[in-house]
Amino acid sequence: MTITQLYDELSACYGNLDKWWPARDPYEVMVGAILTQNTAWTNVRQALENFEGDLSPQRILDLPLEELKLLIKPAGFFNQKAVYLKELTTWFAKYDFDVQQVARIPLDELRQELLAVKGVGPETADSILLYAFGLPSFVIDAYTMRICGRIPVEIGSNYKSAKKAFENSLPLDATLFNHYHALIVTHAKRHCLKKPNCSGCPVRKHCVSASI
DNA sequence: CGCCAGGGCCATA
DNA sequence: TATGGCCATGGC
Repeated sequence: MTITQLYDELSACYGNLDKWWPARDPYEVMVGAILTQNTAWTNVRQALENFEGDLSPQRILDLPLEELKLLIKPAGFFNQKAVYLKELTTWFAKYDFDVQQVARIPLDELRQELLAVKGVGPETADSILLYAFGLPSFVIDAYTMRICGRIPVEIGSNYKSAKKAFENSLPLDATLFNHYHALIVTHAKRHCLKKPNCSGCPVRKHCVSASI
């Protein structure tokens, strides 16, 4: 199955999932992208709620490290994530916490800058580029690899090859990338992970194996 | 009770 | 460059 065909199947099943990343503003997306690393979103939500609506970049910079750890504790890995949030926010400060300034940087260059921040790996970088800054950088995650392995859709076995496969198969459109990744995660949670043997799965007929 | 979630860092070979 | 150990909480 091709990447385009998979999109059509999932899109037909789940419709439009726009505004799927829950956040009040771009900075909250950035924070959420760090907090959700290998962590369930229910935990992330509890951590975000601890800020009680006051989640400004300046506050994260001003907050003593130990207090920040306490606030994000429900999200797990709080010792490292507190440092990561400081690092990412310090990077953001170079652009006056201004998304418009950031979005003017060439995409490849911007991605390299993000990857240079401690705590920001490929998926986190792409999530920030796409969901915080609205730039067309396709997000690969564990769900993407597993679903494509099952059907199969040929995307290679690592992050770089998978990202390239998606971006070369689709128009370079942030709205499309946003929607596609949302579809993959939604589908994974609703079927590929939850239902044994893919029972009731809309694309079940395409899957070669349910044990991936 | 054990498993694992929308990863990434670091040490090792 | 490619693995493997480690990080930590809450839901189930």
